[in-house]
Amino acid sequence: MFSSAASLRLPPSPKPNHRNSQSSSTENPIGTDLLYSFNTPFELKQAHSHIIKTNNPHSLLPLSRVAFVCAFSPSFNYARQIFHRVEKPEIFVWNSCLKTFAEGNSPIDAIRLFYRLRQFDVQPDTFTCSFLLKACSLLSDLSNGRIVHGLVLKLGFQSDLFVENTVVHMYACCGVIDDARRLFEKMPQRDVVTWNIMITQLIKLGEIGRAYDLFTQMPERSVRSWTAMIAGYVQCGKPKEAIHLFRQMEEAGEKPNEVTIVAVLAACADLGALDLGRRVHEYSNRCGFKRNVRICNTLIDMYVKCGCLEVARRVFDEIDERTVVSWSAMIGGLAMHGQGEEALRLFSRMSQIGIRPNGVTFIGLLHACSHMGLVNEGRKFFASMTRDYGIIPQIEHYGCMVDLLSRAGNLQEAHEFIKNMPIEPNGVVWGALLGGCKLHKNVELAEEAIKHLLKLDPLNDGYYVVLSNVYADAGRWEDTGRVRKLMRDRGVKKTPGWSSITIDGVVHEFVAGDVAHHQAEEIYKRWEKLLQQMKSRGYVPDTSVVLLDMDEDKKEHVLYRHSEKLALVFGLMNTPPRTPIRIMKNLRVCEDCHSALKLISAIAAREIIVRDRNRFHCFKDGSCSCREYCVIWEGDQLLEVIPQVFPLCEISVFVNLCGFTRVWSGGIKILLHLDQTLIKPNEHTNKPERLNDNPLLQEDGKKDIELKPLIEHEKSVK
DNA sequence: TTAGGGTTAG
Repeated sequence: MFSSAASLRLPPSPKPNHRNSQSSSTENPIGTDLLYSFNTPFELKQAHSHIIKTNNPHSLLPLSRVAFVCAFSPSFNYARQIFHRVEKPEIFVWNSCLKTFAEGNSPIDAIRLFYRLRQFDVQPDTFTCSFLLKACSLLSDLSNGRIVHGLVLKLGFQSDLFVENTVVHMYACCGVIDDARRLFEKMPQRDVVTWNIMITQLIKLGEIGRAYDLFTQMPERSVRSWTAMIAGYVQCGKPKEAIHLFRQMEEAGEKPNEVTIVAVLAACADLGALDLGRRVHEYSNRCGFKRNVRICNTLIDMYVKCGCLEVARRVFDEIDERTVVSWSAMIGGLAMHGQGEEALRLFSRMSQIGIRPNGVTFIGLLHACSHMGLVNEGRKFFASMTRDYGIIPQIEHYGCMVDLLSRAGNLQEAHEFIKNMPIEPNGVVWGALLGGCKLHKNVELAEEAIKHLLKLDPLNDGYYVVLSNVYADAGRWEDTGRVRKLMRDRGVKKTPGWSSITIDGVVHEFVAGDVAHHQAEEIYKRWEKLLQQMKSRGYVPDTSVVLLDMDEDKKEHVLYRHSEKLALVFGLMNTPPRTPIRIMKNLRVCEDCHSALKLISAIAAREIIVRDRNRFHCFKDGSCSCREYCVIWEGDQLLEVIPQVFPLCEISVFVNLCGFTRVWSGGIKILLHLDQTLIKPNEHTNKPERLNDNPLLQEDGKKDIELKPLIEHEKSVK
């Protein structure tokens, strides 16, 4: 059952013990390097004979290596002879060897060595048991864990709190939490570590409620107890509870450490709580944690998710030694904010300096390609991750690829891709295809995607809503009604949408048609004024996003009360002019709100940053950073799909030219659809040329509008 | 020489 020393990983050579060594380098002519280099029993004997000949102390031998070489070779007794000559007890040396294995990356060798020791009647002590139990925990090796526990009882070590805690930990890690709990209940004495072990393991099993029950019962709490509980809430998707507990921790006078900071920042990232995130950042700097790379990585994520991409970039730039996590967080953040080109540039830099990407890096890259419509580039990255880096694509990578292909309109290819996946597609994968079908109006494939999605999650309201949208787009109102009936029959409720905005540290949450807010009346009045301005600049409400069966006027009324519009108006009323407005939404921003927010960003001269369920939208000067696809239609025929990677055009042009279409965007390249009208910018003058008559243009008298690239526009503003 | 908490994807 034992493998040979050659086939096992050697523990690292310990550093020379100069304190015990009585000889200086001049007194030790053979040098320690030679002594430390033995890997076989023969080489060990050579080194040992040197020790004897030169009359050097035995302590010069790296004893854990002696133990290792002898333990897995026939020379076990020889090791014992050597150990008898050193001052420390023999078991100490074996324990060092066990520790190296258990704490290193070969816990299985700790178990093997244990059996070898048993064969030779070496008497274990409490340390031996602790190291072995640790190895069993790492391996989730319950049968050996029980054997060691039996030994603990036999040797009477159960009164040793260190050992007993490790036994509890072992049972919990091996998946028998109830055994751990029984032992915990029976323990005559427990300390804060015992409680922390139970709490942490319950959290790992997703039993956050039971963990919190124990937390409330603790006789005393350490910073680790608080941190474990805060991090636990973040891990199980309860960031509000995490923040609440953090405040309680502060009130209790407990000082957060680096790990607490990471957990709280992660909660701020999830909540989009920028104010608190900033305060925690300042606190972290005051504590001297500025160089902690894990904190910096979480800060990048927090600022990205709170819509402050520039601050995130500053944190990234200031890190001394960036890890792959720092690069991945920044690349993913740039992609999420629509800065795909910069994300790819950063990846080049990362590769140039020799940082090896991981699976998460590729998720960011694929997102970047997806939002820029770089289909070939994305395909190359997907192939490269396995070929060049040996990273096996996970379900998330497949989801990104389907999203990339579907968004770009390659729906059949996306479908084939799903059918050929080596792993079972999940809701994200089919959902990506469904999203593409909605964008490109493919009812047939949408129905195929829905068939799978409803099998996976029959109560997910989002799927029904999208299908209903697809039918509505195709004018299939009977089918839309059928979907609504299906939802009713199955008891599927549409998740209520909400949007929130934080002003002076207070979070204001709005639902559609909200009348509960204390400023509701003023908000609606202000909206009416804004609506007039919007309409005068070409805004036409897109009532097709309202799936309810009602007349157009009522649909408009519903549209005007969408939660993100209310949050935005509230923000305009309560923040200084020209300052950015940040909004969070639990669902995707609807197409009408997207158009409206673009327009309002220009009218009110505000930057509006919206974090929705999927990504960020930064509305500025009438455009959005998400750069939707420009879908070109001629009559009913889809001509081309162009991702918006081209210079954006000046806002006044866009508001007037594009405010009437449902598929328009802030960018333009070759053709733009406008109520059956095709417009082509002249190749030389960049002036729009109409390919057929457009009554709206005539009404506006904007026949000679120039399509100025936004970049030039910005220069002229400066 | 022994026990407990941390970052990027969703």
